[in-house]
Formats: sequence, C-alpha cells, structure tokens
Amino acid sequence: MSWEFNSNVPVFIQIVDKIRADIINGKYPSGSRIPPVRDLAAEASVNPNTMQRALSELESQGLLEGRGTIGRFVTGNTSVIQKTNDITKNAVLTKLIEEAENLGISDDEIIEFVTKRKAGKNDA
Amino acid sequence: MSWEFNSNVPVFIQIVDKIRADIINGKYPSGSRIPPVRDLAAEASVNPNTMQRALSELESQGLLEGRGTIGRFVTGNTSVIQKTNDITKNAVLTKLIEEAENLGISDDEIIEFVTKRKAGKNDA
Amino acid sequence: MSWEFNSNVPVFIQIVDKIRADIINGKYPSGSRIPPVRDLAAEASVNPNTMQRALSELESQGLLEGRGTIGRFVTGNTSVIQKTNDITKNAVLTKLIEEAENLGISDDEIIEFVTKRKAGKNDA
Amino acid sequence: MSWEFNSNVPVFIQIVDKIRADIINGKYPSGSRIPPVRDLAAEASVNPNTMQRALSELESQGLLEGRGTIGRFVTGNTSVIQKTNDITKNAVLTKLIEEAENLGISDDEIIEFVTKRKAGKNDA
DNA sequence: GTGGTCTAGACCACA
DNA sequence: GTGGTCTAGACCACG
Repeated sequence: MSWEFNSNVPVFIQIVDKIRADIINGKYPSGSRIPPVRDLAAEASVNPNTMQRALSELESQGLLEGRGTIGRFVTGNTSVIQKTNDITKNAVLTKLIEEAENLGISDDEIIEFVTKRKAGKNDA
Repeated sequence: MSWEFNSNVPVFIQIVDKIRADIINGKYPSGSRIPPVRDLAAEASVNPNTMQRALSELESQGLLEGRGTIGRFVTGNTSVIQKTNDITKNAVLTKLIEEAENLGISDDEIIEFVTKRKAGKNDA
Repeated sequence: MSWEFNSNVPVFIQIVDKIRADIINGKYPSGSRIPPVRDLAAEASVNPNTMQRALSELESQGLLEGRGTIGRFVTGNTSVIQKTNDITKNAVLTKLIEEAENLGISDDEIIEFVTKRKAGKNDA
Repeated sequence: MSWEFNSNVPVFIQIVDKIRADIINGKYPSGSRIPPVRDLAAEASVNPNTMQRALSELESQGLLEGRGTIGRFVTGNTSVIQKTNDITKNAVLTKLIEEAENLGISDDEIIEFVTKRKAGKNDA
C-alpha cells in the first residue's frame, strides 16, 4: 500500500514516521506483535539494517518493545501511544499551516482546498 | 522569523524552498535584484557555497537569472512565476494533507484546526 | 533474589556465572546433585536449551559431572572448587576495581562506599 | 592506552562506556571537540560505523553534540555531565558490591583487597 | 575532510 | 527463524 520514499529525507526516518503513524491509527494495535524485521525490510524494499535502525529508534521512543527472540511488540502502555498521537498530530498540522503560510496561502484557501478534496472523494 | 533549519533535510534544499516561496509571495518581485550571495549567506548563517548552490538551483529552474557581475535577478517572465506558484502551492497542500491523512486526521479535523487558528489570530 | 538477567551479556553466560557462584559459596556443595535441567530452566524462566548449554559449559570446566541418567553432580574434587574459588574471586574483584578506576573512582572512595553500605545493613 | 574489548558484551556499548568515562573524568572536557569518527575508529581498530553508532548513542544521551560538518563536541551543559557522573559511579559501585556478594565475598574482604592494592601501588 | 546514510553480507545468541 | 552486532565499502551534504 505505502512504502514510497521521498529522497532528501533519510529513509530510516521516513520509516519511523510511517510506522509511528501505523501505531497511532491502530494498524498495529497496542500489545500486538509487528512483523519480523526481515519481512518489513523486504516489504519496504530496504536493507534489513535500515529497517532495524528504524525499529530501534521506535523502541527507544517507547513505542515498541523487543522481547528477545520472540519478536517486537507495540507497547502495552496505551498512554504512551495516546501522548504520541497528540504530539504528532499537532506537529503535523502546525507544520502544514506554517508551510502554507510561507507560500502566502491563506487559511481560507486551505479550507477551500480541503473542502474541495472532500467533495471529490464523495464523488469517487 | 525564517532561516531556521530543520535537520534531516539538506540545508540547501530548505533554502531553495524558502527563496522560491519569497518569489511566489512577492517578497522578491519579478524583475527585482536579489541580495548578493554573501549577504544572503550571512543572513542565513550558512556557508556561501551552500547559498550559492541553492541559487544555482533556482537559476536552473528559471526563477532566477544571473546577469554577470551586476547580480542576480528574479525572472521577468511572470508566466514562469505564475506557473511555479500554481504547481508549488498545489504540491505543498496535497503533500501535507496526504501526510495528515496518513496519521488518520480527517478533512474535518484539518478544517477545524485551521479555523481555530484563524480565530486565534483575530484575537491577537 | 537471583535470576534477573541483564541484557547485553548473553543469558547462558550469566547462568554459568550464577551457578559457578552457587558452587563456590556452597549453595551446591561438592559432590551434591544439582536439580534437573528442566527444573532449573523453569526456575530461571529460560529455554531448557539455554540452561543445557550453561551446564555443559560448567561440565567442560570440571565443576560439574554428568552421570548418565542419574543426574548432574558438583565435582567431588574439592581442590578444583577451591582453585575456581580463588581465581574467580580475584578476577571479579580485580575487574570491578579496574572498572571503577577507569571512572576515576579512587580506592578510598571504594572503601568509603563499602563501609557506608555495611553500616546501612547493620541498621536493617 | 585502552581500547581492549571484552567479548560477550557488544563492542559499541563498551565504546560508549569508555568514552562516557573519558568525559566524566575530564579527558574530554566540557565543550571540547572530540576526534573525528574515522580517527577514533582507527584508534580502536573498529569499523567506522561501529564507532559512529557509539557516538550517536552518546549524542542521544546528551553528552555529545554533533555540529554539522565541523565535528562532535562534548556538551557545554556541565550539569548533564555532573549528573551522569553521579549516576554512573553509583551504578558501577553498586554492581561491584552485588557481584562480590553473590560470590560470597564479604564487605570486609572487599575493603581488605582494595587496601592491599593501594599499598601495592605505593610500593611501585 | 567531516558527519551521515545505506547496502550487502557474515556471524552470533536464543527458541 | 528472530533479533542483534559487526564489517566493508559506497555515496551524499556540507565547508
């Protein structure tokens, strides 16, 4: 479905963001086991080391837990997930608006754009 | 206000984006002369080579024109600027909204967030 | 009390060290039978293979002897145990004190720390 | 002088500990620049990637700061260093004593051992 | 030359 | 088969 990488920003960071999003929006529920490093790496057509680095990063952020040789699991601590959810969404929305404003796009234009997009989706 | 660099994405690209935005939103009007490399580099506290590279990039995109020793000027061809304007704005809005959707933020949430922000600004 | 594993150092080595310590300080006396692999593994919540490997290691060091289906016994050769005792204690003390010195902890600081700890224990 | 690695514990962790110790006891003073990754790697006869990983770790602990292409510096925040100092020393001493106790070494024996060592050093 | 990313591929501990 | 470490070597951004 996804795994398309933008150059310019390091791949492993894009992976971190992607998986963090998947945790936030429930694709990987709290407490569930995520696929093995090698599988994820293959799926993303990326070297296993790169994927591992991304997962380590998420581990050190407390979103994932490595349980020895059994596999990696999404943290059972839902408050960590909730907090990450809040922080991440706010950061993305803020960035969105700031970037738009730098280009001279007004708030109204953003609203209009989103509204149109929404309408478009209903047609499809 | 500006010139704050996010690591992860190369500095020279951030500069390109920034100056392109300044051209689009009229800070550097069509046909006007932009400050010398050294000044821009100093203002951004960046190595002159880096600024140089960013400006070359914009030249090759047709937004800037080097005129020998006289300096660099924003293109007089307003249609190029207009086209860049359209493309850039659309690209930025699309990219950011997709990012938001990946996090599970709905269109309505975006509109709400922007509306609140707008209200906040009126207060200030 | 025991069986808490520090990551970073392989579990089977930690087990070897633990059991060697138990032999040295008499918890498993010379000539006595140690519990079956399965029991030890369960107690340490570790895979039987891992426990097996640790015991084999101790066998090859001459501290344990497998006697067919009867079970595993601590060696009857007390001089082996005594020698291991001397070597191990010396090695541990030397290693740890060197580690402390690398951090710039002086001998006096070590003595002070140990003395305080001793005092603390008398209170309890 | 140093750079001798114990197998069993990952090299990059031993490097982290070693450099942390060097920062704590002032070999790399607060605010000073540390040698380039490649040099440190060569000195430790280790792959540059491994050294880099160790340094990244220290960076994320706040003890080092990467300043773009200029090099890596020990943090200027001396309170971070002081705090690390306290925590690290305490941890090492506590571990020392616990390991000794597991072997049945009494506090008095530790004190005696250290005292003898101290006397030995005065002779030399 | 300096830090950083990425790949490829080997090897180990553990189940 | 699963996570983890390490090496070797290429390539990029930046100064």
